[in-house]
This record gives sequence, structure tokens and C-alpha cells, in this order.
Amino acid sequence: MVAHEHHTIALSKNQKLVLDVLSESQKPLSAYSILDDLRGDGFRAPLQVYRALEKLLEFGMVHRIESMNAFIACSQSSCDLASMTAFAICDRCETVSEVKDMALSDCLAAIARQSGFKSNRSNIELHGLCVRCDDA
Amino acid sequence: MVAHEHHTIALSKNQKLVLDVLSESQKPLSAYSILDDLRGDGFRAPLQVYRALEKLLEFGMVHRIESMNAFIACSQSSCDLASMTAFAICDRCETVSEVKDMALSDCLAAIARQSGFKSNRSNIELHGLCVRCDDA
DNA sequence: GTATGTAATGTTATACTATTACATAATTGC
DNA sequence: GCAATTATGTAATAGTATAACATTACATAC
Repeated sequence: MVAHEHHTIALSKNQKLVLDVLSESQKPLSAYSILDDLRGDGFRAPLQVYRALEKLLEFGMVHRIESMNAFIACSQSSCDLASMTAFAICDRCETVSEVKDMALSDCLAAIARQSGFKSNRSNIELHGLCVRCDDA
Repeated sequence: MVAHEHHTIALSKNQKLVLDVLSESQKPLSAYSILDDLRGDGFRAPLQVYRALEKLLEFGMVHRIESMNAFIACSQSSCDLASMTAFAICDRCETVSEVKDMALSDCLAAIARQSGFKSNRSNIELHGLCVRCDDA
């Protein structure tokens, strides 16, 4: 059921349900809150969520926010997995904005190169206050 | 028991024990593995570890590796909390190296400035292979 | 269209990570 | 010494994630 160009990926039933819940949320959701949202659709066990998340992460359609043990839908429809995305996380309203920045990628690549480190994934999380919450 | 210049911080008994365990480890340790290491010293409950870690994090003497739910001793004796540290984590040998890089800090500061985001803490984790493991 | 391999699903139990709540002891500053 | 704060001890519980096993759906080759 899966083809491997992003625009042609066909999601399974559970994958679609999980992605829908995440897409409708303004903030990152934990696996267990996704589970609760989907009990009406027949979800009964954490594994149903975790398995769908695993695939969605693989497809670049979902990101994991490590510092929150939570997940968000990719703000593009799907991210290039190789490139580096930074997340600005507001600790007050929990909005997460996804930042793709060439300078940042270059900088991290330079750091890796200097030490001979071969990086294949990164997570870059900035915590603070978004402009709206900082004003308030 | 606490004064607030780094070189004068006096640690409590439990804080010292936890820091010692972390300092002797080449790789990040989970709270529960620290607990096991300290059973001989009278530790019996997770909270004893978590409370010590909380203070050590506050003092900048320990870092949390979010993507591993694990902790490492700061490779400097103590980090400036305001500044940005990146971690290069080898997924094979689990060695973590701590990178302080001005260009990186500048770059993240610029990203924040552009979007009006006020960041007060960051975690930047690169996963991959260290030079030694990549060769092997 | 049936056999076969693969991906997805369902279910139960369990492991791992972290915090709440409450009681007690030690230390610090006055 | 006394009050305030910090550190500690203990038990119970909440929150996050995976292992193991059984079954079902789907694709493709023949």
C-alpha cells in the first residue's frame, strides 16, 4: 500500500487517522492523548498509535518533539528527512513553529565536519515564548 | 548549602553521589540506571535521583539528552546555562561530545530574532557516528 | 484464482520514565 | 534557640514505550 515518492504515499487506515488528529491540533500531542482521541474510531491500545507514528515519522509527515515526548504534523506536507529542521516551541501556548534555515544546516554541517562526526539526524529545539505570548 | 558562583557551589550528599556516577560514565545514563548504581549507597527510590538531577541541571553541571531520556555530566565542570550547547551523539558507542560553537549560537539567535521568538533554552542534538565508529 | 510473502492490525502484558503526596531530618540565617 | 529553607526518605501512582504473539488484509507471481 505504499509507494515511495511523497506525493504518492498511500497511508493505511490507522496512519491516516493518527495524521488527521495531529493535523487538526495546534500543539504537539502525546501518543496517549492521540489514543484517547481515537477511541471512538476503534483504537484500544498504545501500540496502534505508536505503530502509525513510526511510519509517519519515517515518511517525514510527522515530527517528534523530544523534549515533550510529543508529536506534531509536519507543517509542510512532508519534510525532507535528510535536511535539518529546527523547532521553536512556545512554553506558554505550546505552539511549535518549524524553521528550515540554510545557515543553520550549514553551521551544523560545519561542526560535524570539523570533528569527523557523521550526522544522519538532528533535533533542534528552542524553548521560550512566541511573539504573541511574549507581548501578553 | 548553596552559594551561587559555580566554583563555590557546595553539593549535598546525594547530589555529589549522582554527579560522581555520571562523571565516571563514558555515556549518558538513565535515572534508573543511576539509581541502580547507587543502591549500595543507600538509594532506594527514583526520586532521590531525580531530585539530585534537578539541582545539578540547574547548576549547569549535568545535561539532559532529551532524545535518550538520559543524563551526562557537563564536560566543562559546569556550563553557562544561557549559552547554547550542541551534543553530537554516536548511535553506536553512545559517546556524547559537547560542542560550544559561536556560529551556531549566532545562527539560532538570528532565527529567533527574525520570528520574534524569545528563546531561553535550547537543545540541539545530532545523532550519527563518531569518527572512530564511522571508520570501523 | 490460488499460493505466497509482506505490511498492517489487534490484544495482552510488561518495561521504562517521571511525578505527587506526605512525613521527617538537616542546615542556614537571624 | 527558633524560624525558614533545603534536603531526604518512602510509598503510591501517572505517563511513556515496547515485546511477544496471533490474526487479517493486500499485493504479486504463477
